[in-house]
Amino acid sequence: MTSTDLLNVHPVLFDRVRLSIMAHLSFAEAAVDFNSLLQSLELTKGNLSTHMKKLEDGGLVKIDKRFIGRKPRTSYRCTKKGKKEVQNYLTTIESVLKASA
Amino acid sequence: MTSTDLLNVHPVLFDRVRLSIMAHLSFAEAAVDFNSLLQSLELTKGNLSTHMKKLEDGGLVKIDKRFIGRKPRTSYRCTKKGKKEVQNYLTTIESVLKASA
DNA sequence: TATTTATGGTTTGTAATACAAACCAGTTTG
DNA sequence: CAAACTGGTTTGTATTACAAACCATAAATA
Repeated sequence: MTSTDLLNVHPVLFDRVRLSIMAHLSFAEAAVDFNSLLQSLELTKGNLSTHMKKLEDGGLVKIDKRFIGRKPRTSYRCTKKGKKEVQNYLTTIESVLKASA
Repeated sequence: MTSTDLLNVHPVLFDRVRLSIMAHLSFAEAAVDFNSLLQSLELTKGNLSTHMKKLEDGGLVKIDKRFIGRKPRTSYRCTKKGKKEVQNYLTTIESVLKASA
C-alpha cells in the first residue's frame, strides 16, 4: 500500500479550491479568465487571486494578462506540468485508496 | 463537470497526512495502535495526536484507550462513516477529474 | 530504594495558510 | 466632473499543521 506515495503528490493540489480550479483548467481548451472562474467557483476575488498565485508559483498554471480594448483581462491556462500533476494526483489517490486490504 | 461536487467531500480528508491515516485504517481489519501509525507515517507524536483528534471529531475514526498489562495503549478503528467518506472522496475525485472535456 | 531511562501520549507555542475586507488604478455612466 | 463600476492586488485576521516541551507512569539500573 505504502500510503507514503501521497508524498509524491504536488502539495499545492491538496486543497479543495485549488483542485477545483485545476479541474476547470485542465479540461478547458482555451484559457479561462479570472471572472468566469470567480463565478463558477463562488469565491471572493482576493481568495481566488492568492490561489492562482500559488498555482502559478508551482508551475501548474500560466497567467496571461492583457488589455481587451481599454480594459485589463487576466486569464489562465493549465500548463503541461499542471496536467501531469493532476493526473499524478488522481492515479496516486486511486492506488492508495484502492489497494487491496 | 460541476467541480463543486468537491464540496461534498468531508473537509477533514483534504489533508495529506489524514488521508494517509485513513488509507491505513480503512484497510486494516483490526484496530491500529498509536505507535504503529507513528512509525508507518513518520510523524511526531504531537502531530499525530492532533490529526487523530480531528478524525475523531469528524466521526471518521473511533478511539480505544485501554491498559495492556500496566501500560496504556491507544488504538483506532475506522468507523463505518469513515469508510463511507473515504469512498466518497475517491469517487468524487474520480468523477471530477475524469469528466470529459 | 533512590535515580535514571523508557513508554505513551497531551498540551502549548509558532509558522504557515485560507480567507474576506479594504484598497487601488483605470473606465464608464449620469 | 462626480459617482459608480471593472478588474483585480495588498493587507489583516482566524484557522491550522507542526514540533517542542511537558506530564504521568513504568521499567531498568545502581
